[in-house]
Amino acid sequence: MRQSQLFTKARREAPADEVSKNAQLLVRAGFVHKEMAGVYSYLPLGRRVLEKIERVVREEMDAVGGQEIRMATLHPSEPWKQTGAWDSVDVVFKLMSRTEKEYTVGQSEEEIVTPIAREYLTSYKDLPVAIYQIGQKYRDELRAKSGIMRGREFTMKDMYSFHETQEDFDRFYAEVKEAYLKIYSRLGLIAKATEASGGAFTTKLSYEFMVLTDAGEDDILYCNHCSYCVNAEISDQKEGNACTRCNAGELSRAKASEVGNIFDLGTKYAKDFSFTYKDREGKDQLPIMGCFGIGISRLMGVIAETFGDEKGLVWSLSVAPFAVHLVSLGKGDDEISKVAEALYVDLQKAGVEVLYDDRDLRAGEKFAESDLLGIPKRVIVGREAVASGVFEVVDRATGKVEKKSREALLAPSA
RNA sequence: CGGGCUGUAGUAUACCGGUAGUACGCGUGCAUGGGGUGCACGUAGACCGGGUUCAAUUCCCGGCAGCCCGACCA
Repeated sequence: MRQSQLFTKARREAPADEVSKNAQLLVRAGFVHKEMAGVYSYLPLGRRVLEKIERVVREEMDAVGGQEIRMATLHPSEPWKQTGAWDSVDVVFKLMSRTEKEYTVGQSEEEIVTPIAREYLTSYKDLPVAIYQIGQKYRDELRAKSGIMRGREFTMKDMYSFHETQEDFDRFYAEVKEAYLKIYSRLGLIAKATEASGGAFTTKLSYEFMVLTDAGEDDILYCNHCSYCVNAEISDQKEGNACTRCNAGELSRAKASEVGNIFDLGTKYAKDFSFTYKDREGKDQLPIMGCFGIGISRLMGVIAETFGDEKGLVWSLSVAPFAVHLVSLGKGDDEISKVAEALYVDLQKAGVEVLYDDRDLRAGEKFAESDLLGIPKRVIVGREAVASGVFEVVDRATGKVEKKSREALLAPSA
């Protein structure tokens, strides 16, 4: 992508109506556009980041056998009334049509997925099954805050699984828990599987996946020795207490952001929708259902919060909108632009995702903006490079400078 | 939802009861060319409704919007 053609451009100043680091940086850098409180549009660069995160999530969900679908986001009110959520869940948006028919927009999809599953899962032979989607969710939050981390519209991956037995559910639950931890680690984040309350729909314990960040809304207690971690709101323990699991560590308290959760829904929704399948004896049975969520757009916010520095955003390769920022310097210098253009073409041929700053701007401005965008590697084409054939490569995260030949840059591993 | 604060060019802001100034951006030109360069010219603005007043962007009321604290948080 040529930066001269890029739809957005960075701004010098942070928006006055954003306080959170993620929103300030993302808006300044032109990754997102604020539509209203808690609702953002994702511009080319931001959309690319979202897609990178989705890709990682998709791969890991496919790896545990999940099948991707796409459910409706405009929902009839009936199933929501059937489960009671229409009245009991206060973040449900309620819409009315011209003919006074009531609708909602999805804030979770049990009400939609369960009737679909009922249609196809009629025998024990059909189980277990896990289906998921990545899509928009809508919640009528009283107060949106923290930029893209807590919005009224956001992108979420939600997977639903159906099982014959509790044992089978537990097996799958454990697999997904591992898949989740793998996802966060691939995104460069350290997440803790945290014991939490099951929320509105189950009395069982659930797991929340928490990333430590000051921008988070949750307080957690975690052991400095083992992996024990618990949401402070359900714990009667305190900071400084000895860890009751490993008896070796001590509990610390920290702010964290919930970037995923998994719930054992039991048979609640199967009952609500009279969803049964035939077991081996031909008897009707209620399947056990699980729900597994990951906040895709929130993850993007958490990543921006966690890695962004005073100069701007910092993306790791797995989520960066582009792998390389190719920056040419020197206006009207035919030699430089010839070399830069050729390198741009070759990098693309080599399969490298490259943003090429071909604009006629001064070096300082280009560098400042490059820092703001946070693309992992910056390759500079200036007089030196043209003369020596060696390119300066700057690592955005560390600031380290390497010198690389054209061949090294085009090598698959680079 | 309770409490507080704020609405001025595209962005960030200043001043003011007599309809607005700066910086950035954007456009044109000249100079410049490895960390947001310099100069000149140009472009562009008071959230909406009502009230007070000779006169309101300014004061008052209401609405709407945004932000913060709390509450809430599938």
